[in-house]
Amino acid sequence: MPELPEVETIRARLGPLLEGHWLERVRIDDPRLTRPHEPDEVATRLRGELVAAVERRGKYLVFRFESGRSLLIHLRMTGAFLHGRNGSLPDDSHRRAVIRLDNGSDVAYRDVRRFGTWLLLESDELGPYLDVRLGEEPLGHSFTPEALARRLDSRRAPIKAALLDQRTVAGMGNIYADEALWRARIDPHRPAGALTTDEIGSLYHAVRDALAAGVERQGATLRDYRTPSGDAGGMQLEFRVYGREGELCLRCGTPIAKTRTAGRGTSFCPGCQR
DNA sequence: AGGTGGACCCGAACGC
DNA sequence: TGCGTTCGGGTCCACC
Repeated sequence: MPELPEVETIRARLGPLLEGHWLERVRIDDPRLTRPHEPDEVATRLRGELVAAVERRGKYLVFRFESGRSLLIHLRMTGAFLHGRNGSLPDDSHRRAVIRLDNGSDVAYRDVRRFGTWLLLESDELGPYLDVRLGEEPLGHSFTPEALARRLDSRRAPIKAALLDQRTVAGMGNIYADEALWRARIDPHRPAGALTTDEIGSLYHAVRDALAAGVERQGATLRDYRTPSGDAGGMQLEFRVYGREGELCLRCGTPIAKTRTAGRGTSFCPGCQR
């Protein structure tokens, strides 16, 4: 699933392909993608926009245009971009949209489960939209142990649930949350507000380390995730707990357990995560 | 107020 | 072999 490292990898790859280019033609085939707006209307408004920058905030991709408008993209579970030169893209029954650039190349969007969203925003709408939904960028300067402590203070939800809340740490998802909690040796079921200052310090580093490792490995490919050139990521080979239930903990040898926490599958080590 | 769980999707994995 | 059922995961939203 695209979480921060996967979205960041896609952003880094799309940037050089899109920046400085005009959107010559845009086709959107799935009304779910732009709901409640008409796909054709959105496609028409996108045509002729000049891409100034491709950015990321949490799990959102942001295509910033010279006009000041932005296309805010969320890939949800299975959204992906694929780049092809001059009509070279093979048929794909899951393709939902295609952007033709001024150099003739295509940037296609595919989404098997159709959860992804494209939202075209005016220049003054983007900041407020993101600010109410997202907390600090975990790999940025504003994310500190103190900032994390503030986000967790007096919360009764399990720390796993709190981490999945995008206002706690922007871009965390189920996989990296489990990985970070394992690295910090914290039981995912602990009430978030009950963590000590030391534990929050450990968690702060664990969150950054887990996400940075994911970015370093170009994301994790479990099934659908691919970079715009079609490559798989490598982070799935580095997971310490996610998907390892029944296997032995790399740190203490206890079999990894799996529970349901906050409605999500949660892998953890009952031996050394306290 | 804050937390929890269902809905939205659909392919894969599983069970009979 | 073939069918039906279950699962999963990000976000929103209704409900407690």
